[in-house]
Amino acid sequence: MPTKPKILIILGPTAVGKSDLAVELALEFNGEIVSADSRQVYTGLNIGTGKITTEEMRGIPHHMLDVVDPSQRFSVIDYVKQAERAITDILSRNKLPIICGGTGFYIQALIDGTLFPDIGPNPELQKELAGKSVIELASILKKLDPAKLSSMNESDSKNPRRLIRAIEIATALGSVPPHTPDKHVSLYEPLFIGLNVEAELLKERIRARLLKRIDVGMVEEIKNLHATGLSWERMDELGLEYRYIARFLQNQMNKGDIIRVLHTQIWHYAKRQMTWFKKDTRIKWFTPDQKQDITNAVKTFLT
RNA sequence: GCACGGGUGGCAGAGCGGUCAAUUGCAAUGGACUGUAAAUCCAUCGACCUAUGGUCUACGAAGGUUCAAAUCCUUCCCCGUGCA
Repeated sequence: MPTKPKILIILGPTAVGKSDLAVELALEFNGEIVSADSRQVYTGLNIGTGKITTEEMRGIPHHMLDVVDPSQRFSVIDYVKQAERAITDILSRNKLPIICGGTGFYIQALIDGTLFPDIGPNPELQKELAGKSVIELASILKKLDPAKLSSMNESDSKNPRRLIRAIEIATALGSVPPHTPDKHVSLYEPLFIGLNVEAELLKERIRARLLKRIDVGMVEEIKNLHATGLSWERMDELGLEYRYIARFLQNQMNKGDIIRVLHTQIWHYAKRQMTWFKKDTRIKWFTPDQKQDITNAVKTFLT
């Protein structure tokens, strides 16, 4: 049985300093970086997503950045497909793939080889279901696949988006296939390195980074994106800086509120990221000042 | 000084005699997540308890009316606006 290739994963909440660490490790261990960020895949979303600059890359190749136009929809499936291709390519050159990012869902799907039902979005059906209440959606799903509905937890069964997706799959397949973790095909041997700092410090970092982004022209970036055709609606979907600055540019929000609101929204996001990561016991957690410990952990892992 | 309007839980802001520990939004805290994931959604949110119920403390302060007050009356304190 061939051994699985080793792969390094750097994850953690937004603004902890993952990118820097990834570059340093890449330099030290002959690696290349594969981003795992659901917003950095889009071209033109630079300042607002905190995308690494060419200079900051220090010569290390980065993959999964700028792979789609922001007007297009991108999904986990797209991500996994393309990221796998990048990883194969990196491995073929005998380099270490380093996954770096904060989108837990993408990382999990990629590393654990989650199998998704091969059912794409059904725009007509989505349109038809769009205005329906949670109650209505639930009863539609109940007719199609009662088992699925009763297996959904309190939160999902009240979540229109999840309900619609289930209906979408059930409409195509007759029912929604249950999750079968044992069917997952993990292609790699992963080392998960989690980077985090204490809450108050993370809040400070988020604020400082936000102010800096505004300073270097984030509002301009967003203005230009709209000028070149990216709709306000799409920006709203993109979330955080794109959502709230778009609202500001549409005069739905005061300048004075923007920092305050965005700061707490980004903080909420960081917390959501952490509730995702907390569940994964494979992650070894470090603070950014534990560089030496991290290096040692990677060394051990690679030998 | 006079005349109005107002003082409600961390904030904003409903309620205007009983069903009010007090609608709602925000914040806070915890959580969910298998093709939108920076998205979307859920729960808790005065204190204490022998906890699908009970006790206590709460709606600027102090009194009063009432079986019953955040809700009515009186006085006081504070804030906003108008007239002096």
